[in-house]
Amino acid sequence: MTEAKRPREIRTIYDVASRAGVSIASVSRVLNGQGRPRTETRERVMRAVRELGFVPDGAARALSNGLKEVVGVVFRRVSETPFEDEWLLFVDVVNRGIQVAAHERGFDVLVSSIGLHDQDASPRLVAIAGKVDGLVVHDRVLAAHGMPRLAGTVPIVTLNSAPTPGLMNVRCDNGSGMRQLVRHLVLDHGYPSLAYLAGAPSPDNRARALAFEAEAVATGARFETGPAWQGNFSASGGARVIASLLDRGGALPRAVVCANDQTAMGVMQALGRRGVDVPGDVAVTGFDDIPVARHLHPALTTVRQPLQHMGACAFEVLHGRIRAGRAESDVVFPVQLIIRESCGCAPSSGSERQSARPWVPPTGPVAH
Amino acid sequence: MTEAKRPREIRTIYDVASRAGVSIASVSRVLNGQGRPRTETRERVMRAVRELGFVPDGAARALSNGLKEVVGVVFRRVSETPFEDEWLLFVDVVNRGIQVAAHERGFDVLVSSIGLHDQDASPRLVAIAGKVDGLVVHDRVLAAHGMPRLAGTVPIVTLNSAPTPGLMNVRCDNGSGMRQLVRHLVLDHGYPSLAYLAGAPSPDNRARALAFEAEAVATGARFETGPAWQGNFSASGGARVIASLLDRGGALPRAVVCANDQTAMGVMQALGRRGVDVPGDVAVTGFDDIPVARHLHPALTTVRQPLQHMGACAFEVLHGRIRAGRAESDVVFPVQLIIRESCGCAPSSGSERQSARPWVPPTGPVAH
DNA sequence: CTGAAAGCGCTTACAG
DNA sequence: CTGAAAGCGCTTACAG
Repeated sequence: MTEAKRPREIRTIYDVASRAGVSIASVSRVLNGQGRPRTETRERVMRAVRELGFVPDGAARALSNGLKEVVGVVFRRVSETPFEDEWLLFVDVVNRGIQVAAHERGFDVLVSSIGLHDQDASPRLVAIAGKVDGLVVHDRVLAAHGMPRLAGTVPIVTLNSAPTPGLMNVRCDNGSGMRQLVRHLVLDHGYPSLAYLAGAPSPDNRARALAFEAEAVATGARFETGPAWQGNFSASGGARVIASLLDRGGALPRAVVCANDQTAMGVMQALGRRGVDVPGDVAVTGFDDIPVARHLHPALTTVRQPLQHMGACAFEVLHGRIRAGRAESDVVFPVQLIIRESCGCAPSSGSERQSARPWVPPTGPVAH
Repeated sequence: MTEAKRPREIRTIYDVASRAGVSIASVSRVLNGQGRPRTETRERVMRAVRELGFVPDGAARALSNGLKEVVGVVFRRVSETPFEDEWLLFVDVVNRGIQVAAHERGFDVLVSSIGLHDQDASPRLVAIAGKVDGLVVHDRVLAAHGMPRLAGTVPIVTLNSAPTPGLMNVRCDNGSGMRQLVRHLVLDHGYPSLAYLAGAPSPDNRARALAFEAEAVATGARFETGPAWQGNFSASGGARVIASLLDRGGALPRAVVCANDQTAMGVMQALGRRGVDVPGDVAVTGFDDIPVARHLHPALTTVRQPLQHMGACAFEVLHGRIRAGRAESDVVFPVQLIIRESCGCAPSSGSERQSARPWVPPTGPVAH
């Protein structure tokens, strides 16, 4: 019943050519800036293009050029209802970085997510592979051993995966961030006991757990880890750990080091509900510095990853591979300790920016 | 230096066909489930596909089928640094809805954002148009008068735009939400004075502003609007309005009704910094119910839009148009008042879910 | 500078 | 059930 006035018909390069009175080759050259078409030719073509509202078909261009100018980004959803969990933010910020970098090179981004409970992401990945020139695959999409096979089909860059021979990976320096955090809690604040509230099994979690233990040992602090402290990177996971610990009448450590910011959010909420003061009774820290971290009460002390830069870098690495077959293998970004209030430091008077150490432009990622 | 073992070569349907000893037509039929290939044929093809790691080229399929199975989603970035503003969330949740719905129909989603200061989004839209079967265009990407021209080139569904003849649009019932909110503040709480802190010029903002005024008049409350109350949908915009008002020594109304949740976040922070108690001195409300709203202190009273459903609906409308040429024109989703604490209501004891009215499955959007 | 023609990798009538 | 062939809409040597 509702009908656009100008019925949308499929305009092709042939329509443009005949309207302009030239060959399709000339139309193509004008549109792509190849060769040196005469001014008159150019103008006639442009006019016809304008009058017809011609948009070249991307599929045909891709088939002819062998380049789609599209990369895929795949990540795993952490909950099926976005209102339940904002872990999303992490991925979204990274993806924004990918998109901006991609646009600068004329690429677009196909974004696809794998359901929380989808066992095998391969079919989806394969389906997408046909529509793109390359793939950025986030953490926890596919088991590590599934990657090489796929990488034989389409160029792939992984994000926050374990470095694998033959695969390209972009990640942050988890170890350094965690060490700074533990030293701040133990040496600056003098807290005698810590716990690491783990995230879901993943390379990031493993690296953070390892660094936590090593630095706790090095600083001489008592520390707890293990099944009782197993979260899943979500707020509700963190809250659950605290709740069941208190239900069992367990004693809390002086500081809870969370695997990520989302977990810390849940922990702070659970502690608050039980009347435990943060940071007076128990200090809490996160990891990532997602945008909401500064808005929590108390504001969250955490480790900032340059998420947007990491996304942009992942695209650039992929692009290098697509265009030139280049293949760097492992890019590591520096992180920055962001001291706010949840560790026990005093609230800053001015903006949070000034209370934290000034942002130091990354010395540049390190390729191994 | 790093090289995948199996060098990634371009495998085509011809490679599969010759390896399986059949024609390319048979390969295609097996892969697409057309016709009734003999079991043996099917097995030989599948084996060859597996052995070669064959992935059909999407561009070639699209060209042949006249269907890319890709839709584009375009939105405008609100800040260039995601750490500065989380308005992103709004768009991201909607986009998630689009993606999930798209996957169910075998479509993928090309996500693209327009820079904060990009004057004319048309070139980008045109560029994307060639790579997709249709477009979902968020609010504030393109001036309303620019849409029809584009819609002659590619099927388009707009989100939260003003309904335009010949264009398809999906939005929420801003008027109803705002009226419920104002009635709650004036009739339930008895607040005598309100202000509407506006968002950037847009159909959503206009609809909310209009309903605010109308309902304030109807309930007999004093109210303020105008240039002094002009925000921009961002937290910093909301904070700026409050700061300059207080700097001028202006009196605050009893309740500040914000154009969206982000604005409310900024307002609450600015008020807190000046020692104004929310909701004791001034009540604050939002609009949207983005995920973070429940984590604010006090928890934000707001109007929930079914963002994910709206995204899914936008896709479905678009899909209908792509497949069948169907064209509904304007879909309106119901909204739900979410009463938390920032309006002055008592904090709930249990989970927020129970304090708010139970979620009523939408009676279904209304098409006009 | 310009045009005729081949070719990109698929799908699908059309014969057999 | 299967294969040969046309055709989808572009780009780009290759001649002219």
